[in-house]
Amino acid sequence: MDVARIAGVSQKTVSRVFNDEPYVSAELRRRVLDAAEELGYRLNNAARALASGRTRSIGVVTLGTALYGPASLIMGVERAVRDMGYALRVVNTVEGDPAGVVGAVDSLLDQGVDGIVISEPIDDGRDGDLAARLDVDVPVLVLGAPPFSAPRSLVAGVGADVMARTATEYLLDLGHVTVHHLAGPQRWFAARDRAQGWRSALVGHGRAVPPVIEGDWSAASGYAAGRRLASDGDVTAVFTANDDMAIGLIRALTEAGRRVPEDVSVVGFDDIPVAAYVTPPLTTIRQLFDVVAQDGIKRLVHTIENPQADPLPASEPPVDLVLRASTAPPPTRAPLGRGRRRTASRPDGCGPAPPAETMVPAQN
Amino acid sequence: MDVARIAGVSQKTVSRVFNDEPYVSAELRRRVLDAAEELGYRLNNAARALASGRTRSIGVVTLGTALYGPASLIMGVERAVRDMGYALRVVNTVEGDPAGVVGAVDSLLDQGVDGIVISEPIDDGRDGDLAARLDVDVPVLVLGAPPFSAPRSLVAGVGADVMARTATEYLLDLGHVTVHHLAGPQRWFAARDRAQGWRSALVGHGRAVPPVIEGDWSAASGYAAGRRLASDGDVTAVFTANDDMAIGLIRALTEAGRRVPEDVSVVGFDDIPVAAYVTPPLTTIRQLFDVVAQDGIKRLVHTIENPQADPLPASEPPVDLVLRASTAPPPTRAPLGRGRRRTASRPDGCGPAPPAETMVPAQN
DNA sequence: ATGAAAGCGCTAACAT
DNA sequence: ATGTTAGCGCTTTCAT
Repeated sequence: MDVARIAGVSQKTVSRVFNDEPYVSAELRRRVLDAAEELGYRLNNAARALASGRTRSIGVVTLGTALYGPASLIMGVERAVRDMGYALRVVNTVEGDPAGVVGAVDSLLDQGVDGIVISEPIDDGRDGDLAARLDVDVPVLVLGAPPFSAPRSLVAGVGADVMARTATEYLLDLGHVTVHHLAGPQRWFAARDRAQGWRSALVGHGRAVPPVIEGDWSAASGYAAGRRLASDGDVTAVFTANDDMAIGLIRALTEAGRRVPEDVSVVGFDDIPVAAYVTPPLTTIRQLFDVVAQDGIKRLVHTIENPQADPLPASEPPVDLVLRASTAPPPTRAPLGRGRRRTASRPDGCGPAPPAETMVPAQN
Repeated sequence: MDVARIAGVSQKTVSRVFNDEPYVSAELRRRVLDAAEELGYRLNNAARALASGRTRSIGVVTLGTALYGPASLIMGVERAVRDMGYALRVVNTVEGDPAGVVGAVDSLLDQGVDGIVISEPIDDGRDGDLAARLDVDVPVLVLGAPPFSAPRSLVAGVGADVMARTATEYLLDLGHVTVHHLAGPQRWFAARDRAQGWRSALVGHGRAVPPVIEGDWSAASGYAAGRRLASDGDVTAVFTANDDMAIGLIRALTEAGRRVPEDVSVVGFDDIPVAAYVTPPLTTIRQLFDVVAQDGIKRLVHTIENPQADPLPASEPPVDLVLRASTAPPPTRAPLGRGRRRTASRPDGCGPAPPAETMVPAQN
C-alpha cells in the first residue's frame, strides 16, 4: 500500500510497526511513521479482522433501562473493556422483546465479537434454558446471574444474597421481630438473589418469614407496596430490593402517618446518588459496580486470549452497608395490633436527619 | 465458499440472498438458505466491511456517568441505531481524561464507524475548538451541544433554554418576585443552555437576575447550595438544573426550617423516576430522551446514506412541565428581610402531597 | 532484520 | 435471473 511505497519498505514492515512487533530497525520505524503521518494513515480494522480472525471487540447485552444499577454496571464494563484494549459493542434488549437475549447475542455474533457480556439477564421463561438455545463459540461473561452451562462461560456480580442477608440481619439486630421484604420482579435473577438472602437471614434467626411483596424496581411500585404495608401494624422493618422502591415506599408510609424510622425502618439497595439526600436519608447497601465489572472483564479477556488455560478465579466483592437515618430500633410501645390504622393526619416523620453516615464495610 | 458449493450456486448468489437483493429465484433462495442453515453459516462482517467500505456501525462518545440524563440518552441512541439497522460502538470519556472527546472520536474512527454521535460533550477548555482538532471524515451528530463546524455535522437535543424559560416563567406566574438558579457545571453546554433560558425569562419580565449558584449535578452539591440559600430570606423560588440537585437542595432547605413549597418553591429538570415520590413530589421539566435520540439518529443515518443530499430538518422537542407539589405561590407575609434566619427547629414542611400531577405540555 | 506471496470472505462491476 | 473476475487492506507463512 501507499505507506509502504512512500517509506520504501514492504507492506509487512508497516504491519510490524503498527503492531509493535519486534525486528524493525529504528530507522525503518521512523520512515514508516513519517509516511503514515503524512498520509493520515490508520490501520483498517475490517481488513485486520478479516485476516486475523479476531475483531478485538467485546459485545455487551444489556437491558434497555436507565436504572441506576444496570447503567452503572455498563459504565464499568465499558471502562474495563477499553482498559484491556478492546472495543465495545452494545445491544440492548427490551423486556417483552420477542427476540430477547438470544436475539441480542445472535446479533453480536453476527457482528463478530471475540467475547460477550450478558448483563443482568431476566428470566422470562423463554430464556430459562438460555444455555441450550444459545450456541456460542466465544467466551461469555454473565453479570448478576447464575452460571450458565455454555462451554466457556464465566460469572460475576452475584453475591447479592450475602448483601441482602447483611441488611436483614442489621434490622434484626436493631431489635425488629421480623423484617418484611419488598422484592424486585422475580424474573430478575438479581431480585431472586436478594429475596433469597433476606429469607435465609430470617430463617437463620428462627423468625417468621412474611410474604414477599413484589415490585418492579420503580418508585411507583414501592409506593403501591407502601400503601398496603402501612395498614399492617406488625410491619416495623422493610428491606427493599432497590433504592427507588424504598423511596416510593417511604413516601406511602409517611402519607399514611407511619413515621420512618420511628415507626418503620427501611433499608434500600444500590446507594443511588440521591439516597443520602432524600427524607429521611436512606440506609442502604452500596454496590461496587466498577469492581464487579472490572473483575469480570479481566477474566473474560483472559479466557479469550488463553483459550486453553484455566479461567482466572473470581474475586468476591465486599459488602458495604451504609447506615443513614431510615433505620432505628422498633417502636417501644406495643405493636398496633391487627386493626387497620389509616390516618389522614399530617405526617411529621421527616425531621432533620443527621448528615452523619456510617459505613459497615466488608463482611466477607 | 462452502455454502455456495453445497447449494450448487455461485458465491454471488449467496451474497444476494443474504443481502435481500432482488433477482434470486425462490428455488435458489431456498437451496442457499438450507445450505446455510446446515452449516451454521453467518455473514462475516469484517469481510463485508472490507469489501464494501462500510461497517454499518455508528459510534457514540458518552460521558462515563450513570447520571439519569446521559444514561437515558444513550439508551435512546442504542434503540434508534438498532432500529436503523446499524450496530453501536461505545466509548466513554472521563472528566479530566487527557485524551478527552478528541481521543474518543479518534478511537472510534480507528474502529471504522460510518457515523459518530457525541453525547453531551463538556467544554473543558481544550475541547472548545473541538471542530478544529477533530478531522472527521464521517458525519457527526452532536447531542445537547451547539453545532460544530465540521463538514457534515448535525445537532439534536438542544432547546433546554426554552424548557428552562418555561420553568422560570411558571414560577414568576405563581407570583414570585424573582427566581434563583442552581445551575449545573458551566463546562456543560446543557448547563449553560438552562442557565441561559432562566436568565432570559427573568430579563424578559424585567426582573432582577440573582447570581447563579453552580453545582455539579449531584444531590450533594444541591445540598451545599441549599444551605447557602436557606439563610437568604429573599429566596422564594429556585429553578434547579437537574432533579438530583433539587432533591439535595430541598433537603437542606427543610433542615434549615424553610418549608417547600410554602416558603420556597423548587423546580427541577429531567423528571427522574423517583421525582414523583420524594418529599415533596417534585415539579420538574420532563425531557423526552428517546424522541431526541431517535430524531437525531434518523438524520444521522440519512446523512450517512445520502452523502450528497441536504440534511433532514430537525424536529423540535415539545416542552413538558410536570406540575407536582414542590411549587406554590410565594408566602403572603412580607419577606423575612435581609436578616439571617436559621432555625434549628424541626421542619414540618413535608406534608402529604396530592398524588395528582398536572402536565403542561408542548409549548412550542 | 526484512520481504514476497497467498489468501482471509466478502462485494462491485461487469458479463451472460 | 445468475455467474465471473477482481480486488478491499490487512496478516500469515515462509524465504532470505
